[in-house]
Amino acid sequence: MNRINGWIFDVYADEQGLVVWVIDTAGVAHQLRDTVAPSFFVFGSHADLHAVCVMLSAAHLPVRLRRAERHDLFLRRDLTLLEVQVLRPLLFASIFARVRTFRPALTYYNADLSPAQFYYFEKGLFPLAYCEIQTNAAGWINALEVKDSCWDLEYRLPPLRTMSVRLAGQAANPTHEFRGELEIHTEDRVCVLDTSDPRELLRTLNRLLQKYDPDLLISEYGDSFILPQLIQLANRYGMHLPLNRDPKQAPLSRQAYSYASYGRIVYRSASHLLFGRWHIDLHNAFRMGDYWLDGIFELARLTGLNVQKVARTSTGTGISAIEAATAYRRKILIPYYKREAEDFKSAGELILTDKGGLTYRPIVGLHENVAEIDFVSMYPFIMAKFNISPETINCPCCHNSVVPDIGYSICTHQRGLIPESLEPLVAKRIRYKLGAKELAAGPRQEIYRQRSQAIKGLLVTCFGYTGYKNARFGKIEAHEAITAYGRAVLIQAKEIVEDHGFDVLHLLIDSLWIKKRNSHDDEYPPLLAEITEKTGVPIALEGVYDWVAFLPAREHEKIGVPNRYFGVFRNGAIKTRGIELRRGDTAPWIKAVQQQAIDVLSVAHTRKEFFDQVPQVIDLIRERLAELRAQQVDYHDLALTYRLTRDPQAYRHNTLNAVVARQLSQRGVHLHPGESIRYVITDAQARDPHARARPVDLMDASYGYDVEKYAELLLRAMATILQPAGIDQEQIEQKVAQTPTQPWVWQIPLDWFAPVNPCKSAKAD
DNA sequence: AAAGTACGGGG
DNA sequence: GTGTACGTACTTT
Repeated sequence: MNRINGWIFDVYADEQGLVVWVIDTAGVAHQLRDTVAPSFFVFGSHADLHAVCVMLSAAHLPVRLRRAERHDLFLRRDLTLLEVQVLRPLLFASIFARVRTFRPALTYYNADLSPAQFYYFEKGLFPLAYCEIQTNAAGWINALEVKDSCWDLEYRLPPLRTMSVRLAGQAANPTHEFRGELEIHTEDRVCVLDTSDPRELLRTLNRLLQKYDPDLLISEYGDSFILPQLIQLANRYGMHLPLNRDPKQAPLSRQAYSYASYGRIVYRSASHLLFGRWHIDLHNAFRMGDYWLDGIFELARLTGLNVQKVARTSTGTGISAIEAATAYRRKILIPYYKREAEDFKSAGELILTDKGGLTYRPIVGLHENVAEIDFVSMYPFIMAKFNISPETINCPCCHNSVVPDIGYSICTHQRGLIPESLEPLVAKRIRYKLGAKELAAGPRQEIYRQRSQAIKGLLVTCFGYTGYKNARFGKIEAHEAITAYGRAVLIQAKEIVEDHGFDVLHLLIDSLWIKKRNSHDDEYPPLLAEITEKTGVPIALEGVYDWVAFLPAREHEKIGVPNRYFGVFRNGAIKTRGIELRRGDTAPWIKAVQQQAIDVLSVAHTRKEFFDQVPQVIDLIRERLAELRAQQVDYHDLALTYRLTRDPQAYRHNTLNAVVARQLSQRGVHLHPGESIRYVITDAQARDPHARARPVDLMDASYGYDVEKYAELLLRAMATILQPAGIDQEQIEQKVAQTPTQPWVWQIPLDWFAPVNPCKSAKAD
């Protein structure tokens, strides 16, 4: 008998049951065995269920069939169903598929969970859990004790050996390129392998894998390019390539696909998962809040999804898995797919309920001494506090019409599935945030930040998921109730701050920007405490701005645009939203100059000082434009990045994007919706559309860039920044043309607090 | 003028 | 395997 103390590394099904990889405290990987017999459930007429039983028995499949009683959340009652227990976990998906093909119209439950998930549920386990394990001589697990909790802030992780693989000397997507050298990093050295000699390449790689036996293979474009290339080469030359640690398995590849998410198309390249070893592609990892391994490990522990999977899927899948785990624990049926229609609503109700988050247009202009106050995790907090869940909204037992505006009722008898899943997550995130504040800046704090970001991703999608028609536990009425509470809470906060004499300059879903003449920073803590107390939802001070500029719409200088502003806090920190430098489609050089301009303005503490800085910004623009005109700017810094929303041939207009996408297509680069392109504008006015822009990957320094086009883009970005000073693009151009900037009088905008008859102009030196 | 196309958020 | 909705900015036709 063997004892192993270590961390659960990977779990998957194979012919003999389950493979459980454990890494012990010395860093040694153990391939252990166990098994699980998961069940799915079928609901339907007696005759249909009988037919399913007959079919399964006749096929001699390894199943155990029985009658079971389980609760359906949406029907709100216990059902009598057929339980199909699959004795060999590897066959779970195929046996389910067979039944579903046989009787597609029946209702299925617990059918789309993986064997690993069932195993984790049954054993109270999760990925990377620390355990004490006893096995027999053949590696079968006899006893397993979990010595870890996924709710702990402090936990140890296994010592991991890491190897990374990338193509030498380039950051661009290699499907846009056609050759390269392979760079392999291990802990103590870097190998550069020439791809022109595939046999030697494979031999060396083979040796490195054997010698270092990495737990984690980190790649750049390994999913889309490097791993498929290597596997293809190994097949062509009939050579062995031990990418997997489990010698019986071939790497699991998954087709590339495009899907819509966050209102845009995302391209997921093919993925290559390994067995007994993790492969994570830096460029194919889903990282909502810019976290990396520490965030991914936290997600794996919390969601119960394996590391390689959680690294690649959206947080929606993660929150869905957490909800499924809660349901499993409570013996609630987990719907196979969502088929709930919205409850009937009259037209009038639709208008009321469909409003979403509350937004006011900001009061345009440059404002001094503005406080920004934000509700903390507003929607998740509302869901947890007010017990909002698909089964608690308009439940049959309660008629309290408590939801503001829309009058839905919420169950007071039973804790909802979503609140129950959410509450510990909200609490853990707060503990991480508080913990990070107490820690000194350093690696530990960075780990806390990443984990907190990862949980934030779960919380944000949890709200969105309630309104998503295909979510397992989604229900649009729950979504509406959340936003209705959100609006009520925000309005309440607005009234409270106004009672204290503040003006609300801007208001956006869970944030308010407020100011009062001669307000003092000491006023905010009691104000926040009062709002928190009266609304029941915690609110915090994001900061007090020395100045903040709310920008108008381009077409109407008096009409503000939500979430388009820039400002400087008391501590000197700059915050910008919606302006060019925040956008992914702005050239890096334009972003950099806009940032420099804001840096120049950020030394100002008042409106007056802001205006005083304007001539310096003009000087900056003049210098940068001179560099541009002298063709001194590196073309990489002028590259525009765009995400394609359709196939290159499907574009109807000759936009630069379409032109570039087709150029790449002609060069054999197959682009899909959701993939990005990068290009430089070479001659925007050219007759021949193809001469207008050039993909960065097909560019070199011999191609010039379109000076006037980039000058125009720069001036536009600068006009955004100087608009609050009352200066438009034309004035900027005029001033830039004069050297040096001469004393200058222009009409500055009125102060929000200014008397009716203000002085009309100011002089800046 | 109308239609087509893309971005935002988080830090 | 997959969060929605929508306002804004800009280009092409």
